[in-house]
Amino acid sequence: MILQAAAEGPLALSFRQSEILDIARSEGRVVVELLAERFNVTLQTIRRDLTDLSDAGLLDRVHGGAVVRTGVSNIGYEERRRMNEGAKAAIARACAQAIPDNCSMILNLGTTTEAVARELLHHRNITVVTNNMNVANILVANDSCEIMVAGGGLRRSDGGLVGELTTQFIEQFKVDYAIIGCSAMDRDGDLLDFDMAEVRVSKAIIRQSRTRFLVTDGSKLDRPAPVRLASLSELDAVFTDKPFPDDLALACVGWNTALHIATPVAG
Amino acid sequence: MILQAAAEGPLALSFRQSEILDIARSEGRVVVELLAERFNVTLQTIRRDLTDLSDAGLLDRVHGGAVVRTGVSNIGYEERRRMNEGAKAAIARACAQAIPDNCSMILNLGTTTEAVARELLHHRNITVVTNNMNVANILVANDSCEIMVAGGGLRRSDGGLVGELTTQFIEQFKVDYAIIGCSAMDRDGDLLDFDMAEVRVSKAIIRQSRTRFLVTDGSKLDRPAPVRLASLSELDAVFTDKPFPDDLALACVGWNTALHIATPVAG
DNA sequence: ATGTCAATGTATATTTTCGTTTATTTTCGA
DNA sequence: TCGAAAATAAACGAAAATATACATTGACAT
Repeated sequence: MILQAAAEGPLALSFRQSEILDIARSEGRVVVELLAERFNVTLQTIRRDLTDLSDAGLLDRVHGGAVVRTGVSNIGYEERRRMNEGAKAAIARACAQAIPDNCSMILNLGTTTEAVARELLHHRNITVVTNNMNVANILVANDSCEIMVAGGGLRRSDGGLVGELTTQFIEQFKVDYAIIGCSAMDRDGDLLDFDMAEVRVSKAIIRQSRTRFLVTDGSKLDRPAPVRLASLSELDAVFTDKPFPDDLALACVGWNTALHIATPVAG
Repeated sequence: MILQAAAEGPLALSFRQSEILDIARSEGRVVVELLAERFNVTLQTIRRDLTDLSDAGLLDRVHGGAVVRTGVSNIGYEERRRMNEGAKAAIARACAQAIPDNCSMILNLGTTTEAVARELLHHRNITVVTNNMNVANILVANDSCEIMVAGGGLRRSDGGLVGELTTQFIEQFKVDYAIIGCSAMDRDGDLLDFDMAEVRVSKAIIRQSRTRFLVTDGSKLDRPAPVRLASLSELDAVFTDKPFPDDLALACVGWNTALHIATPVAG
């Protein structure tokens, strides 16, 4: 899901320009002089970059620098996407390795499931059902993957499709694997999320699949979120980057929930 | 929505090219010089690879390297979109002007309906249902627009969602306006298309709406296409860029189908 | 063998980028 | 309102990156 301003324009940004955009999004604003210093180029070059980005509708130019355009973009999502990138890729790789060719699966919302989608680009003959527009966009690059997009209301913040209709749509499938992400997890092994409508969809996804995988990074543990999605006991395997606390790991053994710790590799 | 180049043949990537693609996808970007070093070939060879990948719509070329494509479209699709761009924008503008704020509508597939979506960016408090991923991507920029994406199988060539499930999804709505595009139209005023599954969806869209608009440019007239979608007689208005032939125009009067001819303006 | 064709290297022409210099505009204090 | 300093825009040239043209190589079918 590309959440870009309406303006048309070739958004072939140079390396430096897209990095400037990243900085702007994480800091809220950028200063010409600091950027020039950081990239070791002249002030003019930075000014040209900022002018281009502003023309492309990605930044708003101000005297001395630029600020992120108010309104359209979703900083929260971008930030979340970048968080823990290496760990997410490792988790995703481990999960994708557990999934064979020639099968069907459902992926739900979350940046970690998007990372899984990227790792599924070379799987052959798979069917992927998803309520995540970004997952669909990623998997378009895999010719050997049939993509079913779940219908529903589009949530701007993250390209998610949620609501009653989405749930109904999911209920028409029965797939081999569910690949689930969640916003938070507590010590009892309960998966938590923020949005009730989204949780209803995720619950349906779990119901409609034979094998259930959770992908989550360590930062989710012990974070609060109001809506309970499921329990680890209902799942077949968890892919994460940091070992669970002993009591939870032990509980997983009791639940027969496999625990896979993936470690990011350099390169 | 990233779309594969379907038209230009089964683009066969070399071993090296697909590896470059992998690197680009996992790193976000590639640098000509580093690739040349890694593969032990000259800079020119890498440049040729990147050009090929860019032509195939898989990467975006930038000075010094390439980045993963972030845009909403691929080459073949882009080309089609540019076709008749001025006329389409004019048609779309006329259509959008006929649509008030505070209403609901369904948009189907086609580049002309996407143009309409662009013209709807400043409408307030509207609900748009669509089976066109590109329409959804465009309207994300309008905060005052609720977007419902119809579920279904994703067609790579144009980001269309089609199939039985899509039809079912559409049938759960009843909206004020249908905005329909079609691939071809014959002299009798029959709207035609190529894909049966797509036509079933479009028929449902017409059924589930109170007022029906067709948006089409003059090039569609007298072109052949196998599947009949509807007749002009079922519609309330047509927005196009060239006057209809006299007999068809007269027939429209009989059917009480309003005919709006939009002329592109400079600027 | 040998002619064809695609892939790659090499040489040259073209384009893009970016620093420098010189206007022009904006900001801000008096 | 004015003027000075800062920021920006515009113009140009050198260097880097790229595209084009052509030669070479090697695989492969005949």
